[in-house]
Amino acid sequence: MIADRRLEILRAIVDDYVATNEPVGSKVLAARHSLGISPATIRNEMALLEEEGLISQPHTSAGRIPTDLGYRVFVDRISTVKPLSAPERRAIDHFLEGAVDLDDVVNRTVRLLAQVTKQVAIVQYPSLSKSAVRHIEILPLTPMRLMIVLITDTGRVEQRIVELANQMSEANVAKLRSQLNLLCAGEKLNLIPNTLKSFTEKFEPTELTNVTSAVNVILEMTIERSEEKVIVSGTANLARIPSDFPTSFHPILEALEEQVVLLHLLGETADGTKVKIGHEQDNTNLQSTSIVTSGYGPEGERVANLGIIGPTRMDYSGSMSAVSAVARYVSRFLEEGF
Amino acid sequence: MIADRRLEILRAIVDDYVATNEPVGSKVLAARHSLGISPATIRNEMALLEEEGLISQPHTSAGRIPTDLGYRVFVDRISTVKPLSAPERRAIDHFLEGAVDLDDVVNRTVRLLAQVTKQVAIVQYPSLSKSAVRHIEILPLTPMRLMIVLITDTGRVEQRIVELANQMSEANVAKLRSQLNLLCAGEKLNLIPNTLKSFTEKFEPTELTNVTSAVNVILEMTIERSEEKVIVSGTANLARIPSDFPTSFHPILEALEEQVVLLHLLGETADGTKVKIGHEQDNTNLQSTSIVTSGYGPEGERVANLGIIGPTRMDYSGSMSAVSAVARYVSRFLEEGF
DNA sequence: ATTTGGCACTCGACCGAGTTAAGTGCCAAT
DNA sequence: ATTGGCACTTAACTCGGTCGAGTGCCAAAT
Repeated sequence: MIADRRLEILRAIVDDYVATNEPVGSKVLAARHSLGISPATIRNEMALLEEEGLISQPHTSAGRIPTDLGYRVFVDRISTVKPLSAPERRAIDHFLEGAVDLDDVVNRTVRLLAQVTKQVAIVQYPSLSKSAVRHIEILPLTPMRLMIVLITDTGRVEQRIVELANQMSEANVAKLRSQLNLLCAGEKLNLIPNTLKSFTEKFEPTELTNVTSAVNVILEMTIERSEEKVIVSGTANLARIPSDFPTSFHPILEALEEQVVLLHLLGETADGTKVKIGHEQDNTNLQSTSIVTSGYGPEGERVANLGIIGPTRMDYSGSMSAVSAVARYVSRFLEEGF
Repeated sequence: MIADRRLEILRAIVDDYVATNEPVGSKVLAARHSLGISPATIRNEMALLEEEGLISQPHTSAGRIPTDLGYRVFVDRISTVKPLSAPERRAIDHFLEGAVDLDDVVNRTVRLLAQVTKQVAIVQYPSLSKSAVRHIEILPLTPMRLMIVLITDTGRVEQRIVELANQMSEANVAKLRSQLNLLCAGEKLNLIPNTLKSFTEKFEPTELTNVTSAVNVILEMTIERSEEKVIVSGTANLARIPSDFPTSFHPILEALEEQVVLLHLLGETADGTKVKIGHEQDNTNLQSTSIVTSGYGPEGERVANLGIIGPTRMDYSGSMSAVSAVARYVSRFLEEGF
């Protein structure tokens, strides 16, 4: 508001600190950024910024560094969209060419994201509950053993083996398959339990135990099983600049190995690019990091999230551009089908 | 040979150094391990051990630490099989209970291994070329698009989508499916290209383009595609003891993200437990680490490797016991089928 | 002939004092 | 309101000295 110039100074501090990783003082600030202003004036403004809690000094005789709140103000009010470099653009525009299945897409995406942002990248598989059944296949492996394959419209393929109590004839398998597909095809996965509630009624008592075990497995697949799946790449980037995480990053690596933590980190799937900074995170192991996420999938009904995680001292503009560009590209690719 | 007592001293040095992570001197050695021998004598022996290249001192006024060669002698000639602790045994005996498919097995295994050894664990999926076809399934997703699912006897399931040039009738799909299975079932995957060489001859010209694309995809699946797949867990353990890797472990993390490197690390699939120590490794980024690996799969025809990687200063006995116990257990589990 | 105690020597780790340089806050002048 | 000047603070660095762990070697002991 009143603080137009003050914000300009905050921007300068953030820019400089991100670039150099050293607390920035009034003198260098005046020198590097040509604000038509003397170091003394800057000092006054910095005192105010500090009062507002946007910057702080590690110790009396050092320069200032942005606080989490400072970064927050930076991303919300100051940062501009940084256009991606030509090579980055080019990489993003082609990285999925020739991708062969969903695994391939997700793997390539997470690698690309890590490479472009030089941070740790996280990509969530399209959430099962938000996908719909494209096909359910039943394969008799032996007379007493079926493989059930569930294919979703987002390209996920889950398979599972069922042991049967009794033999099951080819004909009955075929019947089971067609009935299942009739009922389930096109249905969202989270509705399947409902859809199948009275399914077994259509079968003769002799078949009942077998059909029930098969159906139970399908229900497990749609609910219990690894409902959400996440993969990570580029953890090496954490160690790139050791000073980024002064107190060993063991806890950070540990956190990144927990699916639960990652899912929580990505948060609710939604439109747009979101940023969580330092202590806004509630996982105490990750309060020295920031997370940039974005939903992806068809417009209006995002099916999953992807993002990056890095030190709070991070190039927010660049990361946000990269994350949202990648999300856009993946969405487009998925919509076209493979 | 002559060196019976000398080896005993080497063992003591290794044990102590592994336990304390500090160069060990003659005095503490005499104190902690009750060898009936004075520090002075130990010093003499140590001088010899150093001449043989088995130990070295970081600087003149420090104790000795084992060299890579020292560790090598230790594992080859001195180390005894360390029985696993009761809780470890228990963990290993149950960790696969209720595993639901191959992904599940591999994931649980890699986690367990990382947890038990407190090192980075690596598990390779059963190698495709060493597996045999159990079943090939063909699903018409749309009239112009097929999904091909390949199921191996090791439990791997690979799927892929083919775009067709022309429509393909249900009947033709069924024919293709049954012909394929007739030919391929039970066949080792690396023989499939051979098996399918003259496959297309059996089809009418009108079907030819479609059948050819389908067959090509199958060939891709058996050869090109991610022939070997590896997963890693417990990277956080690298950072547990920072002093283990004095010069940042960025390069190590980086190496561990490369599938190629991991595969090379695991080496040829073979029986028995193998150890590679420090510079025996040819990847320069990993010369401060040691690797313990073991093949797993049916007796005599191991289908893949698993293992752990950690600092050269590592509990070799314990790691070897754990790796081989886990390998044994997984082998047994896979043989029983799910 | 091997083992051992003694001893002089080396060298990193640690400590404290002094110096340096970066940065601040405040005040008086513009 | 802005600025130059100045006194003040404090981490980082340097230097000399001490300490202690550990060694190698030698002469004595077994």
